[in-house]
Amino acid sequence: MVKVVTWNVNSINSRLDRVKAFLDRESPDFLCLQELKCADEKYPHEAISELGYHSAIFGQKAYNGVAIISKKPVETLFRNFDPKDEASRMIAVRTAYGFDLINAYVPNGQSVGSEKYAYKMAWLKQAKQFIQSHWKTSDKLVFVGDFNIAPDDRDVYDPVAWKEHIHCSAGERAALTDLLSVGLIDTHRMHDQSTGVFSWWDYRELSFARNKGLRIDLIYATPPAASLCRSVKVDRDERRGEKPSDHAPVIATFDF
DNA sequence: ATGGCGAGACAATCTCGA
Repeated sequence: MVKVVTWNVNSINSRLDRVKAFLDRESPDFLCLQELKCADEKYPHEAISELGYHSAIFGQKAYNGVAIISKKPVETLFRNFDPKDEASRMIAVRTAYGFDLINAYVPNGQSVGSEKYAYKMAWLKQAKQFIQSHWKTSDKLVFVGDFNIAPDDRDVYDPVAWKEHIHCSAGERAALTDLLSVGLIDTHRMHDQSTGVFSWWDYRELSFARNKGLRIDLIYATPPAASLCRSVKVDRDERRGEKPSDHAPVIATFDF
């Protein structure tokens, strides 16, 4: 059983105690982090390696930054879909289990029609083209991350209020659908068709207590990998207590 | 409609996130 986790930690150094406790508790084979919010030299390599984990990182001062923490060493394949992208948003590795793993922090987009929205849309198009040129649908590929898009209205606590808002707009959903047409399956929806399963809740307005959230942290897989996916769950407990991230980890298991 | 909370940069308030 191989356990793959995606978690937007909202600063690795601010969340280090929680990350260490999570590694101890869940013992994941792969912990994919987004929003490290630190340059490579500020990444807490020692604290992670003391727990027996390797880190493949792509940091950036203050913003963005992604890492893949793993029990077994990985071979880093790529950093970013677009080499001209100044933001550190993607790292891809070859695992020791015969599958490749992409970890991405998709741009937020700010608001529909903004410059950042155009960047988000272009980024998603670039992601599709890059994946298409480097993998086949018949390859074992797992693509996780903070997608900053709620795939459909079941993934939104109030779809009417969020209609055509950022993360839920038809344009973003179409761009996501186009990206997934390379042959990627939402592993959560293989196991659960319900509404009200979320992975992010705003820090404000007691959103978590009221379950006012979005499901934007997603685990996709190509058919040969998806067919080996046995479970997907949100670790809601990680959103509780002192100094949580505003995202909870999403944990998938595979029979690789 | 607005702002609310949290983090980083930097040194009192900014920007940014979702």
